[in-house]
Amino acid sequence: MTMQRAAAATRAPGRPRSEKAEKAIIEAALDLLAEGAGMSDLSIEAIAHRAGVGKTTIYRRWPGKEELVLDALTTLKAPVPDFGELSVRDALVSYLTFIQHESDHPRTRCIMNIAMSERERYPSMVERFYRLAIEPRRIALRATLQRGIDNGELRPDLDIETAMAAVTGSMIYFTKWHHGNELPADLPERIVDGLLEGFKAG
Amino acid sequence: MTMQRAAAATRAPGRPRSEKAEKAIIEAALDLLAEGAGMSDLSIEAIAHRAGVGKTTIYRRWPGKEELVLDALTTLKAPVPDFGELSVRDALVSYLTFIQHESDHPRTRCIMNIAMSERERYPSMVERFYRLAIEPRRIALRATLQRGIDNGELRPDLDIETAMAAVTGSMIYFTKWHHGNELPADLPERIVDGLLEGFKAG
Amino acid sequence: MTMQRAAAATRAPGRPRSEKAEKAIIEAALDLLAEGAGMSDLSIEAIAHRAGVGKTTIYRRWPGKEELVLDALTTLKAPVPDFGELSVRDALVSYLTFIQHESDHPRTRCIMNIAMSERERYPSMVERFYRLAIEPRRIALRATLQRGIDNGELRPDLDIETAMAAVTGSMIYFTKWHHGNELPADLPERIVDGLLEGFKAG
Amino acid sequence: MTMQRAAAATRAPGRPRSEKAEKAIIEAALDLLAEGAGMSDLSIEAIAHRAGVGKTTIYRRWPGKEELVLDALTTLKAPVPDFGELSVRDALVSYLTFIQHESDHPRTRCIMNIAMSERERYPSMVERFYRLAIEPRRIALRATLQRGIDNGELRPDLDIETAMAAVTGSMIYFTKWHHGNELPADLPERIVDGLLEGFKAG
DNA sequence: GAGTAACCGAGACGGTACGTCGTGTCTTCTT
DNA sequence: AAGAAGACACGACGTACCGTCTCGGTTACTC
Repeated sequence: MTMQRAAAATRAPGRPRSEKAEKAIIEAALDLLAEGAGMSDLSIEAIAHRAGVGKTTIYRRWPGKEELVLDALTTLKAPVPDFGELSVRDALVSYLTFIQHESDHPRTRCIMNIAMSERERYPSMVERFYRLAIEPRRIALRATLQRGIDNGELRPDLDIETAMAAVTGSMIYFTKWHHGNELPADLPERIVDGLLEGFKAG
Repeated sequence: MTMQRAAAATRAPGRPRSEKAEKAIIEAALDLLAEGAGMSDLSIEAIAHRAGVGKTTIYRRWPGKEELVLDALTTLKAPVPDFGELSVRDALVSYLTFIQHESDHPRTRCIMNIAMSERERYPSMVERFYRLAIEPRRIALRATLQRGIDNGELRPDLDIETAMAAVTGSMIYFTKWHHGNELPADLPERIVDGLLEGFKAG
Repeated sequence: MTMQRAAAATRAPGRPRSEKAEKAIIEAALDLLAEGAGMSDLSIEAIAHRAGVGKTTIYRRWPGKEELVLDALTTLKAPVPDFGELSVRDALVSYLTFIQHESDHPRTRCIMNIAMSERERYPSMVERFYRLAIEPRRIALRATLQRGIDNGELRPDLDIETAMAAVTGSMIYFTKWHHGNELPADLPERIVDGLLEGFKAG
Repeated sequence: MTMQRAAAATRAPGRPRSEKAEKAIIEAALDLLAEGAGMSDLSIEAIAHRAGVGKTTIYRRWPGKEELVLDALTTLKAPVPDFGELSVRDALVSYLTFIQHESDHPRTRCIMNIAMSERERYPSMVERFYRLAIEPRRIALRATLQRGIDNGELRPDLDIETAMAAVTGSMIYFTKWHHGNELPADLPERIVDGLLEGFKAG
C-alpha cells in the first residue's frame, strides 16, 4: 500500500512546469493570430514577449510553431451543438448561425483562416486540427441530414455529401467574399430555405 | 523634325528594360506560389534567385511584393466562359467544371488560395485582384441565373445571391476539404443537380 | 535536561551542511580557474556540475561568484616565508624563488592572474584578496629591505618602494612575457644580483 | 596593355564594404574595452549596437571576437619612440614616462590589461598582439641598453634581459598595485635612478 | 562613334527572428 | 533544513534572410 502510494505519488523531479506560463503562451499566440498574423508572421519571439515568458519556456513544451499553434487552436474548439429536438430546417439554421457567430469573433475567425490557407505548407498540422475540430461538426451535420431523410423531411435520394458542401460552402462563401462589414442576421435562414426549396421552377 | 523627335521621345532614353527579365520574374513568382508559398514565405530574394535576376531588377518594376503578386496572378486570369447557348443546368455544370479544372493545376489553384487567405493582411491587393479576376465570373454566373429565372428554368423568387453562394461555395468546400487526391469527375453534375432539385422531400 | 537541550541547540536544527560539498565546490572552482577560466567564464553552473552539486548548494553558502572566488583563492594562500636568518641577498633570492615556484603550478598561478586582471571589474574582491594574500608579502619584503639598510647591506638612501617594485616587478615581467615553457632556475639569482649591483658602470 | 589595366582595375563585384562601418566597429569595441569590459563581457551584439551596425557586418569582416579585438588593439599601437639623441638615463626615463602616459588613458590602458590577463584563454591573439605592439618596444629598449654598454654609461657585464625586466616590470608593478588614483609624476625618474645606482651600499 | 542615362548583376548594408546555450533565481520533492 | 533536480526570465550566440543601397559594367538610344 505504501508502495502503491509511492508509485502514485511519483512525478518528475525538480520544479514542475508552470501552468500559468503555458496558458499565457497559448493566449499570446491566439492574440497574435487574431490580430491577423499568419503562420509565417507568427514568431516565437513575439509570442514569448507578449506572454512575458522566455523563449526557452516555449521550446521546452513544443518542438516548433506548428505544434504550438495546433494546441492553441484546439483550445478554441467549440462544443458541437446538439440539434436533437429541432426540425431539420431549424437545426441547419442553428448550425449556420453558430458558424456565423464564430466568424464574428477574431479568435474563432482565425481558426478557419489557418485551416484553409496553411494546408499546403503545414499539412500534418491542418490534418490533425481537422480531425479535432472540423470532423465532429461534419459528423453532426451529416447526422442531422440523415435524420431528415429518415423522418421524411428531406428527399430520400439526397446526396448527403454535396448537401453538406452546399450548406457549409454557402456560409464560407459569404464570410470570405462579403464586402460589407457584417453579414446580415437572416443569412442562415435565407441559405437554408433556398437550399431546401431548390432552384428549379415548378 | 520636332514631331519626329517627339515621336521618337515616346520611348524613354537609356537602356530599355528587359522583357525577358520581366517574364522570368513573373514565372518565378508563380512557380514559387504554385509550390505552396504564401505571401509571407514568398521572398523577393527567392524570386530573384529563381529568375536569375538581381533584386534591384524587381524593385525597379514593382514597389513591393503585393504589386508583383497582383501582376503575376492576373497573368493567369482565364477568360470568362460564355454559356449563351447552353441550358442553365449545363451552364452551371460547365462553370463548376471550369473551376474544378483550375484547382487541378498548381498555378491556378494558388489563385484562390491567395485570394481567400491573405485578405486580412493584403486587403487592397486582394480587392484589386477580386475586381480583375473574380468579379467577372460572378457577373457571368449572376447573368446565367437571371437567364434561368427569365426563361422559366428557375424559380422566379430565387434569391440569386444565396444561389451563387451555394453553387460556388459547394465547389470551394470540396476543393478545400476533400481528403482524396482528386475530385470525382462528376462532381459538378452532382452539385448542380442537387441544388436544382432542392433538399426537401416531395 | 533544559541545559542539555540548550547545548544541543547550539547546533542549527535540520540537516547540517555537508562539509564534503563545500570542499568539492572550492576544489571545482580552483580547477576551473587553473584551467584558464577568468571571472566571466567561471560559471556557477559549471562549478556545480564539476563538484557534483546542485546550484542551490552554492548559492546557499555564497551570495555570488565574487565571494566564492575570494574564498577559493584565499584557500591557496601560502604562508609568508620568514627570512630572519638569511642575508638580504639570499632572502630576496628566496622570495623570488618562492614566487617562481608558485607560477609553476596552475592553481597558484591563477591567483596573480585574477588579482591583476579583474581589478577594474571586481575591485572590492581584489581589494580584499590583496589584503589577505598580497599585503603580508609586501610587508615581509619591506621588512627585509629595511633590515638591509639597517645592517649596512643596502644603501641608506634606498627608495624602498621602487626597490620593492623592481624586485617583484622583474619577476612578474618574466612570468608574463617569457616565451619558453619554463623559467630558468637561476632567474631569481640573476635578478637579485643585477639589482643589487646596479646598472651603472664604474 | 589593356589587359594590364583591366587586371589592375579588377575589384570585387557588388557594393564595396563600408570603411565607415569598419571604423565604427573598431571604435565601439575600444570604447567598450576602455569602459572595463574583458574579453568575455565584450559581446558582439553590444559592439554592433554601439557602432550602429548589424551583426552581419561584423561577422562579414572578422570570424570572431578574438580577431576583431586584435585588430582593434593594434590600431592603438603607438609609434616606438626614438631615443637616439638622449643619454641612456634620460632615454629610460622617457621610455617609462611614455608607458605611464599610456596607462593614464582608458583606451591604451586596456591594451596591457588584455595582453596580460587573456593570455591563457586567447594565446594566439595575445601572441600576435605581442609581436605587433610589444616586441618593437622591447627591441628599442634592448638597443638603448646596448648603447649604454657600448658607450660606457652602463656596466659591460650587465644582464640585458633582467635589466629590461627590472625597468619595465617596475612600471607594471606600480600601474597594477598603486593604491592611489594617480601615479606620481616623478616615478620614472625615481625608478631609473634607483636601478642605475643599484641597491648595495658602498 | 562618342556621350549619356537607365539598366543589369552582385553583394554589403541595418535589421529581425531563428533555435541553442548558459546565466542566476525560483520552486518542488526527497533525504 | 539541506540537497538534487530542473523550470523560470533573460540575454548573447552565430546563421539566414529580409528589403534597401551602392557599386562597376552593359546596353541602346541621341547628338
